[in-house]
Amino acid sequence: MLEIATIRNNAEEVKSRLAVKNFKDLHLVDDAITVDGKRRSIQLTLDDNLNKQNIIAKEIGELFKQGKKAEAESRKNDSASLKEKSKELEAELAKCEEELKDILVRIPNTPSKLVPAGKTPEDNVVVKQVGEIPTLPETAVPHWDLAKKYDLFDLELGVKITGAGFPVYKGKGAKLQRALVAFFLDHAIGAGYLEVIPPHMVNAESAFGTGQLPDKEGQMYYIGLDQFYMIPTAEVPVTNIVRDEIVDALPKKFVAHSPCFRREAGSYGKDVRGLNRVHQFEKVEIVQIAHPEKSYDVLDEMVKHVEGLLQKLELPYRILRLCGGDMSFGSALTYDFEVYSAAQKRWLEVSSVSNFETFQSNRMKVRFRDEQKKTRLVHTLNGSALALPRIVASLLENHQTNDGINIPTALQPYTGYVKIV
RNA sequence: GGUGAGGUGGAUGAGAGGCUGAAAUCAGCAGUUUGCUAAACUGCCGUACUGGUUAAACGGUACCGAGGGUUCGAAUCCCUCCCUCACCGCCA
Repeated sequence: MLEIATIRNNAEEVKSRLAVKNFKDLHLVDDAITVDGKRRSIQLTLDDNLNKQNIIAKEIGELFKQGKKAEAESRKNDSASLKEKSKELEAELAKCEEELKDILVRIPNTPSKLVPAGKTPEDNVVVKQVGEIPTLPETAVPHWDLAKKYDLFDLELGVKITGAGFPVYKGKGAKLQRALVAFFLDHAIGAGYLEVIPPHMVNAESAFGTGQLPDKEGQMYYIGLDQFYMIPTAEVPVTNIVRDEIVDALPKKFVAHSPCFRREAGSYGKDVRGLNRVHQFEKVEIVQIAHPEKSYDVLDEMVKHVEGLLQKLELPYRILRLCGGDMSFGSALTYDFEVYSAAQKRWLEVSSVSNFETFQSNRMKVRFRDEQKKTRLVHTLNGSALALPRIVASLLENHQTNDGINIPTALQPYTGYVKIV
């Protein structure tokens, strides 16, 4: 949610930036300013009214103390009409505030100046590409076939237990999950992140705070009986750690491993084969709460962190700077990481690292005190480091040989085996 | 699930219709003193909206878990809800 002051002071700038995101309802910017103006004028009269009431109340108190009962009684009448008016104004004000919030909530975050214009994933900019695209043996197969051959995970079994998109990992496949999680966590902890294990369900306030609500409820599983949402990413509970706080030391760095639950309504075809897109998966997420002037350095640091992981896993990867049209609603700048899946011969997204600037902190009221002791909104950032399924897919595919699948050296201490045979 | 107690500023904790945006203490910040550290002393020290100003100063309003109500006036009285704690029951 953009700050109303920002909109008020830089309306044209905001609009031209939103255009980069291909945002069509630019009139919402003007609407916000109009409603905000109305809101302020109502508040002004209301405050003035209440002030008069307060003065009268004090006077009556004085009169009673002096024993001037009759005078006090007559003074009471003066308050009645003011009080009625205040009630009306309060109702109007509440309506205005609600209206304003409804508008603000529909305006996406303004993209940073680095964001390229564009509409589709084709318009994303490849910032860099690292690693050799492997040439696989003739007999090479996609990961879902490898899973069958080596009994690593079972999608049909998941269908029986739950439904499509809920894999059951087995044996070395299960151990591989655990190994990757531990590997990712250890690296993040080594980089100064505080490990947390958050709840895997959140309430509506938390889902609103990071921007999942009000618009994206269709993407989350919902527990109606208790009004909880299954987390689509640890970003949601972890970022909400600081909700409604004035934080002292910046940056704050959190890392969390969690399962992620996504309904993925509308997905189909080759995109959902094997582990390419599933409803439940494991992910390690890094989150930083940063000083506004340092958040882009923090973003770079997080990008470097993710790169380091991919290099250690010996996977060819590329980094994309997302264009305006492909970015999420709340992000100001996003880098996507893709690894090459050699048997499928395609790039798979394994991480998305974003700076939300004040978009989330404004919703969550996360502030810090600046040098002048003024409270200011922090910047929030998060990124996957990393999401498991597609890492597993490319790991299996890229490192397959005729007599098994090799495990990267860095991962071997965690898997306890060097090869899947 | 049942019963009881309670939710006040960063923390502890007072207040029980007007003198309370809120005592006191601790923590924090600034300064004075002091061989160093420590201690002592002085001052400051909630948030949001808003008026005002180049910026401040200064001013208004709201907020004592949330939402309603009573009253000229509510942290304080009444109602509803939420949450926390304790004990019992159930249970990993």
